[in-house]
This record gives sequence, structure tokens and C-alpha cells, in this order.
Amino acid sequence: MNKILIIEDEAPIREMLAFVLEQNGYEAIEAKSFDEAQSLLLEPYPVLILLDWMLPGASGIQIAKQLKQNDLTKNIPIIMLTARGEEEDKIKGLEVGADDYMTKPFSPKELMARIKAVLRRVAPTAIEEPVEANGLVLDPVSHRVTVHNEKIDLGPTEFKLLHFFMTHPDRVYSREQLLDHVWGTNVYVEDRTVDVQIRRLRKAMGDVNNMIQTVRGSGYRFSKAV
Amino acid sequence: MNKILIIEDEAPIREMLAFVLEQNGYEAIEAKSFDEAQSLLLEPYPVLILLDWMLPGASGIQIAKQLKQNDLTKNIPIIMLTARGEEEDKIKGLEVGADDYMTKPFSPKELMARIKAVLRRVAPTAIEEPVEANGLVLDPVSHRVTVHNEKIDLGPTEFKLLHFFMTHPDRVYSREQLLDHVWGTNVYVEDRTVDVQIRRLRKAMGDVNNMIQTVRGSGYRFSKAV
DNA sequence: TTTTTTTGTTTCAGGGATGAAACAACGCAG
DNA sequence: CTGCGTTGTTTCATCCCTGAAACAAAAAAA
Repeated sequence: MNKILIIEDEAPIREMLAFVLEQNGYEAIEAKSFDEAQSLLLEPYPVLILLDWMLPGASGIQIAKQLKQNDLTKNIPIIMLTARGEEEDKIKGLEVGADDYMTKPFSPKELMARIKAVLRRVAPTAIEEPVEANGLVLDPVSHRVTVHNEKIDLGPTEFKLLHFFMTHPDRVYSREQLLDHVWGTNVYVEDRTVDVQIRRLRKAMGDVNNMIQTVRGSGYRFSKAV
Repeated sequence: MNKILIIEDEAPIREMLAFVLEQNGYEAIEAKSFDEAQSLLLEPYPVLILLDWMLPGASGIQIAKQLKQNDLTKNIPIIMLTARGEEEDKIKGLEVGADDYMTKPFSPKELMARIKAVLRRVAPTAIEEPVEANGLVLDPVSHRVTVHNEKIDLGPTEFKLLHFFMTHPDRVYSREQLLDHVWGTNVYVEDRTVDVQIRRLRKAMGDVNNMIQTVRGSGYRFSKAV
């Protein structure tokens, strides 16, 4: 189980954070101060650090700076927590190496979404690999899509939709599942919007659009097999 | 029909919520207070609770805490309703286990979207394994059916019917039982409709349709043995 | 055998689900 | 501010699925 280190002096907030993290399958390590955090920073290292900007003693910015200077911890992403009205500090925070920041208060959903986003951004997994199927090639790095070496144009949503499909083939997804995975969990659009994007994507795909298949009553599926 | 419990003291808001829920196919149970809610909390349990944060008597947070401590209700997801400006309470609410928050006012669309999102998150999608019998393969994940590796086309009902049969082999089911299991309870469909779907399924299955067997006077059975 | 019951098959109408297109809203670049 | 591109919503058309009825066939009963 992945560890996440919380550095926060206010007990209620710290415990709330720990609760949410544990609810979502992480192991939460709690520290009230930087000194305490130091003693907890050992193997296995946390995959992420939640760092309050306003701490007694050293400020969050100073802590972030130290963490980023240490070879052992420099690659651990940091999310800074700031109170409302401290937003101007986000710039400073990002300058010294924080990977994201959140303004208190925030919802659990937002917290988890940002954590996942940061981890996704930091972990250069195979997600960046080009994908291919029946002459259809999608390259996430260059953000290009070709059909039989012919370039085709896609809007951002169409691109994400196709990328999701190509990395999750031979599986039916309902419209709601597609909204969750492609549009994101915090967006509220109509189910039928999926149909429209499917149609736009099919139109752009030309003669390989039969890989996007309608499963009546269930949703859509991407598959090489017709 | 799934029940959703509303705990909200202000009548206009409560009725609006109930209206929207019923428009969307849920049964709305209304309670003005926690005490009233308690008396309504019996089988069948609601699938979700909409809980106003600001209630006379016990606060929504206290209620949520109680609900989460009771084994019978701890698994029912809770969406807290807060007024604008109460956002700092998000953290406290989450601490006791609310699953999402909505800030009033909100649109019916947002309401339904969040409800669906929460229910989707809570409901663990059963891991469905492919099933096989005498060269007939049904894969729930890709929603595909093949006979000797040849793809066959089925309508949604035929697919569900076959899936049910293959996961419950060697057992006779009456038409009523099949209607309950495949069509779902509370359906107003003639018994003989089953015959028609059986016929369509047999037709689509080709040379392995002898696995669907008629048991005269009783119903139908799926079995590898002829 | 004849009659009755049960099941198989076909046909048809209605409705739901999807495709297609037009429209509106929105952000963004110039 | 304006124009353009992208996205979301709505509307309309179409197709397919479904359920019921009617008739045929088969099995069981008399």
C-alpha cells in the first residue's frame, strides 16, 4: 500500500486528511511539524506529501525547498495546502517545487482527484506509449492520430475518448462510465453527449470507425474484431 | 424501485428534492428531522440519504455519525446538503463519513448526476467471468457471444437470458422465474413472451441450441447434456 | 382415434434506443 | 470586441428490439 505523508499542525484537519486517504486505500503518515516529518521520512518513502503552508516554526515553503534539495526526497511530489486568502502564496509554493496546491476547505473528492492527478503526472507510466490498432495509431506524446499514416484531426475530447478506448479495448463501457473516465468525475453532462462525441470520433476515423462498436442497451466498445 | 431518504426541515426544498427524485425514477422518503427519519429507516433500506447539514435539534453531522456507527445503515451513502457559506463544514462532515457534498442552490441535473456518481462509486461492479459450454462462449465484459469462435448477434434480452442460463445450468426454470430473473421483478409481461425469446435465442445459437431444453409442463433448462 | 393442452413459429405494431443534424454556449486567440 | 473552433444540448428520423397475438405443430390426455 502506498504511503502519503501529511505535514499539518492542526489536528482536526490532519485527522480528516488521514481518514480520507485511508478510505481511498493509502497509508497515511501524520506529522505535526517538519521535525516530526523528518523522523518519519524513511524507507519506504511516501509516494506523495501533503504539506500545510502555514506551520509553526518553518513555513511550508522552506520545508518544500529542503525536500526538493535532498536527493532522496526531491522526486516526491508535494501538494501544498493553503487557507483561503493565501492564494498569492501558491506562486511561491510552485516556485520552490510544489506540484500542486489546494485551498482549504476542500471536498474529499477534490482531494483525491488532485492526488491522483499529481501521481499520474509524476509517474511516467506506459500511458505515454503510442497505441495501435488496425492501422490506427495514437501517440499521446505528440498528440497525433493517424489512420494508415494519414493524419486525422480530433478535438481534445475526441482525443481523450479515443485514447481511453484504445487503452481499454474489448470491453463495453456504459455512457456513464465513459463520462467518468474520459470527462472526469467532477463534470456533469448528459449521457447522450457521449453519443455525439462517439459520432464525431467515428466521422473523423473514416474507414476504421468500425472498431468503435455500439452495444445496444449497454454502451460502446472498442475492438479490433468486428 | 430504489428508495432515497431525504432529511431536510425546510418544506419547499424537501419537496423539490422529492419531486426531482421521483421524476427520475426513485421513491422519495421525506423526513423533517432525524427522529422522523429513524422511524422511516426500515426495510427495504434506502440506497442513499440526502442529509441537510443545518437541522433543528441534531446537526447533520451528528446524524451522519450515528448512521455510520450503526451496522445496518453504515453502508448507505450520504450526500450532505450545505448552504453557501457553510463550506468550511465540508471537512467536518467528511470526517464522519459523508460521501459527497452539494452546496445549495443546485440544479436538478447536478443533483441527479451526483446521486448517480455516488451510487456508481459505492456499487462494486461484480467481476464477471466469461462462461463456456460446448463451444458456446459468453463474455460479459466485452458483451460478446461466440459459437465455435464464430460471433453471433443477440439482442439485450436474449443476451441476459443466455447469461442467466449459462450461469445457472442443469436446473429447470418456470416462465415466471425466468421473468423474475432476466426481465426483473415487477414486470408486466406475458408468460408466453418467454417462449418467443427462447425461440429467438435458439435461432441465434445455431447448432448448439439443443442446450436450451424444453421441460414440458415446467419451463426451460440449460444443460450441456442433451 | 379424437380432443385438449402445451409449445413452436410467424407476424405485426409500438416503443425505446441510437444516429444524424442543427443549434446554442463557451472559451480562446487575434 | 469579434470570429472561430470545440463542446454540450436538443430535436428529428430511423432502426431495431420487444411483446403480444394468431396460427401451426407437437405432445399428452381421454
